[in-house]
Amino acid sequence: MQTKPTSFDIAQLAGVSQPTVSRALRGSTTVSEPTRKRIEAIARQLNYTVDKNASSLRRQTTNTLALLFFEDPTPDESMINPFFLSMLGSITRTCALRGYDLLISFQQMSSNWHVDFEDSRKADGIILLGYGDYELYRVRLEALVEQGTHFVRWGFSEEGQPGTTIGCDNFQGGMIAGQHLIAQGRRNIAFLGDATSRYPELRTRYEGLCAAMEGAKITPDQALQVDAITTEQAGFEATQQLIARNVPFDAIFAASDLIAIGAIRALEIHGRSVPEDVAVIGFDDIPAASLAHPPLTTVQQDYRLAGETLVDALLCQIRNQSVSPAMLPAKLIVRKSCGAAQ
Amino acid sequence: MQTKPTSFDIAQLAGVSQPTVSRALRGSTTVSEPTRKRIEAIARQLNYTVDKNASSLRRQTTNTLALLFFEDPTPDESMINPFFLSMLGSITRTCALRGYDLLISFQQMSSNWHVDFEDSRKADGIILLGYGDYELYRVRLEALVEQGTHFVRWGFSEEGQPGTTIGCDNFQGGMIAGQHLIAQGRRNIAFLGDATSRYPELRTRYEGLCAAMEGAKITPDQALQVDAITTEQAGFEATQQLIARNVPFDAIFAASDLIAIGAIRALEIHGRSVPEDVAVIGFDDIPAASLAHPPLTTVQQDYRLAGETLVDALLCQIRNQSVSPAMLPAKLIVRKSCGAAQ
DNA sequence: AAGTACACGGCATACGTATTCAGAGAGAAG
DNA sequence: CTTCTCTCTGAATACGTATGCCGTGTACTT
Repeated sequence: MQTKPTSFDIAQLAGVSQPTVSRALRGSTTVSEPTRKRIEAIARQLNYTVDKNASSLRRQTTNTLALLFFEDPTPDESMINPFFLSMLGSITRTCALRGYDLLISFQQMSSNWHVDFEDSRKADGIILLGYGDYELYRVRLEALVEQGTHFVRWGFSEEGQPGTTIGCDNFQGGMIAGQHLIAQGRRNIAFLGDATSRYPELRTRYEGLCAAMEGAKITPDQALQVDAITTEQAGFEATQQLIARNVPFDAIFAASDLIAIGAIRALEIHGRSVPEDVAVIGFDDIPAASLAHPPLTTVQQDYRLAGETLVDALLCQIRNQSVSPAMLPAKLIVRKSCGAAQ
Repeated sequence: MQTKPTSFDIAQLAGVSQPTVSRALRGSTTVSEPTRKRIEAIARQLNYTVDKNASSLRRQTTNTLALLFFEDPTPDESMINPFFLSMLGSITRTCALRGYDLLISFQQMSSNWHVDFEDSRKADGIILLGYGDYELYRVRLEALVEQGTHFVRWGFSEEGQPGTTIGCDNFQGGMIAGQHLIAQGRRNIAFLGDATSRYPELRTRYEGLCAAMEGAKITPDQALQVDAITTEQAGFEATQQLIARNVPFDAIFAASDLIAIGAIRALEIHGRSVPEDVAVIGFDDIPAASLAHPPLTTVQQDYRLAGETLVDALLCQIRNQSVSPAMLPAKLIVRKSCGAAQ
């Protein structure tokens, strides 16, 4: 195992100087064609690769993006939202296509990972991914902006928000879910999901549902909304709470698939059949949705497009191009749990 | 937004030289206590962080590990095996605890990503994660070894294999699954999963099952084994094939949870109830297993321990300590699909 | 024939840190 | 007072690449 070849080695073999090697391999036009060919041949032969640290140090840019997952603190950090995991695939793929490496971390937002990361020149920019208490990390976003860090975030976007946010059109998603349930003849539609401003994504889905109901001259009933964070357990408990309220309902719109799956489990225990007694629609279209029993009708977020959009938006920002927040469309995926003929 | 502070800036403010700053912050004992305190205070005040590229360049080590997912080429690269995704959480967490960053890629094994990565000094070592055609990448592993690259692999391990492999005790896992089914009074146990040498993990699970059967004086029947790769669709098709063979069976041991879930779907369509007519056991314990209908009994691989073991083994290797391959225990998780009283 | 333009490639240097070597100063030992 | 030891710190330098600046030689113009 000999030592790693450097651009000087190549230079010597090619009979040129080191800078010429650098220029040739980086595609500068000021190197003649034959010289370039020769250098490239030798480089290939020696299995030469550019030293990333030296290159980054010299150019003050890393060709690397960082991905930060964060969620509300959970005892078991392995329970990552499946939707984000799906997105991860799309993000890594897009990064690879764009020639960027991807650093990843699952830190809590409470650490100062996000601050350190661009500071220490590990990455040129950061992608933030996660649900969670919005107010809790708003201040951190502001810190990032002030610091001049490049970052994009997935989630709820609103006017005057720090940084660039890409998100799904939660309002539209909630609306099409509501409209679909109403079209099935359901009138008493419950909503499971936090409707406070701490989880703006979820609240916006609720608002979409309400808009659909009002469009059908149905008045949303406060008694049919139960707070829940986006886990299966929360969905289970919220449903029990809902049943205990003794207000009749014939449909549930869950703010996430995990909540929906928990809800179905609770309904089953209480002897209510899905979709006959209660139609259920979820949100996200996680892999488990199609495996649920019955298969879950849900509002799909296009994680593939989402990942691509996030990466490209971040790259734009890094190049100091202007980026506008984007809102991705949501799409209804009809399966069995809503009772519709497919 | 001023320019990023360097160790020279700290030095000047502290009235010392740059090397002293470096020594103080890296914890060298040759810096007096008051000087160190002073330097640390100033560094904190300026939000100084060590430039990773400069540091890596100088030290010829990156403090970064790379994680490479690979699988048989699938049209949709988003369908990552859920088990590996679970492990990802554990790996990132362990890396963080050990003070390492994690680079990630989902490349096909056919690219030369694995070769480039340590060459270009992006990472000190590589973790390889994935099922797939074993022979296909065996040559690549050998290339890595020859190159002197540090890497560990998750999967099947055998004598004389290139590199260090950490894996689950697939034989034992298959055996406890078989023993459990036999204890439920099942005699005609089918196996869904590739039993060829292309997928040694799966084959070993089959061998464990056979051992359990033979221990109970049952002769494994070739007609009850159907090849399947580890996807839901493959499980579905394999089950249809199995049924078409018209050989009676009262249990299925699926080589993975995804296969098992596909199998249950097929059984349902053919009017066979689970677990009454057919008991089903999977392997992995992916998150969807407990959400399946009925909840899936499965052989759990401890992804948490697995991630930790992988990272630590790799770090040992990087420090030129000897590493021995490890075999992690498998554990039966009893749910409803096997028909056992819980 | 002299002058201009341009293509090519070398020299020097900077990026920020870590380490080797040597030196300064203080105290101890003789 | 000299010599030695020990502790702490500074000067110099290397890590490998990329780039500004400039020199050389050729082609082309007039």
